[in-house]
Amino acid sequence: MSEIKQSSTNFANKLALSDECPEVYASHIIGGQWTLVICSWLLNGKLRFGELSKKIPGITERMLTLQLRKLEEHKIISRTVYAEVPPRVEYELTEIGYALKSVIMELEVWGKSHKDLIDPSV
Amino acid sequence: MSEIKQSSTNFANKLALSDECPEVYASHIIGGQWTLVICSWLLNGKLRFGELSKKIPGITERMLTLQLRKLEEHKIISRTVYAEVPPRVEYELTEIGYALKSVIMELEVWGKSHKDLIDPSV
DNA sequence: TTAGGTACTATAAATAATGTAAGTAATGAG
DNA sequence: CTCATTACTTACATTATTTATAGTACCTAA
Repeated sequence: MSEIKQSSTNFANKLALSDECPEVYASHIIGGQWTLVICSWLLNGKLRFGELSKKIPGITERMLTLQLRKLEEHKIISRTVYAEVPPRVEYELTEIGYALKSVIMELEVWGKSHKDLIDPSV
Repeated sequence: MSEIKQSSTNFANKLALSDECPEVYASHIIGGQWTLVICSWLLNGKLRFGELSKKIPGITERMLTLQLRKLEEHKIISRTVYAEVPPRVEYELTEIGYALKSVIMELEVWGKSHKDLIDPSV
């Protein structure tokens, strides 16, 4: 997060991969540490900054801000500011953001079966 | 890759998230920079180290090794060594590894539509 | 004896992502 | 005037991931 050096080999690699494989492209977009949690919560409806912050224990305000900004950049969520004091800002999935639902559900299914395989005790 | 400090907040966060949300758990496993490309190639059948290396331009041998080890650890691929000279090692998806197919396909679908949305010129 | 192929390993350095802690603006309530 | 509330921002520190470069073991074939 925060910085990407467009001259790095790393950047070039990511670009090349994303260019060829849509699935890698997708994973680079939603692969952030907190991205999926945020989207999962938003699947249930719009939420304010503070609500997200409470629902996601462990995330710092800085990280939440950064991730939300990134998601907004990628048109996955929309941000609505209400001119009130104290301020109110609501985040909501866009159409393409909402379309992540099937991806998330597949990940969920796979994740569960993988977990069962690795740790059958549960 | 390579090192994880089990005392860091970051580590704790990942653990907690993975614990609660199977989809986050899954994305932490397959979210590596090269993971999905490797799996995608292996969906078509077993491949040798050198073959993967050729099919994935840009990846260094070190990275390929690390990713393959990680995938093996997670039981997503299996590794078969043939006692020959020069050596031959084959990698193949396990059952749960092959089950990633539906995840990958959903990612692919979403990735394509997202790309179209962002850059409709193509 | 030397060169060559295969699948790695070792070490160091560069990049990127995340965390910590403090501070800001606006304004209405008291 | 002071405090509380909300959604951030900023500067800096730490941790994690990725790249670069070189080298290893093994046997075989020339």
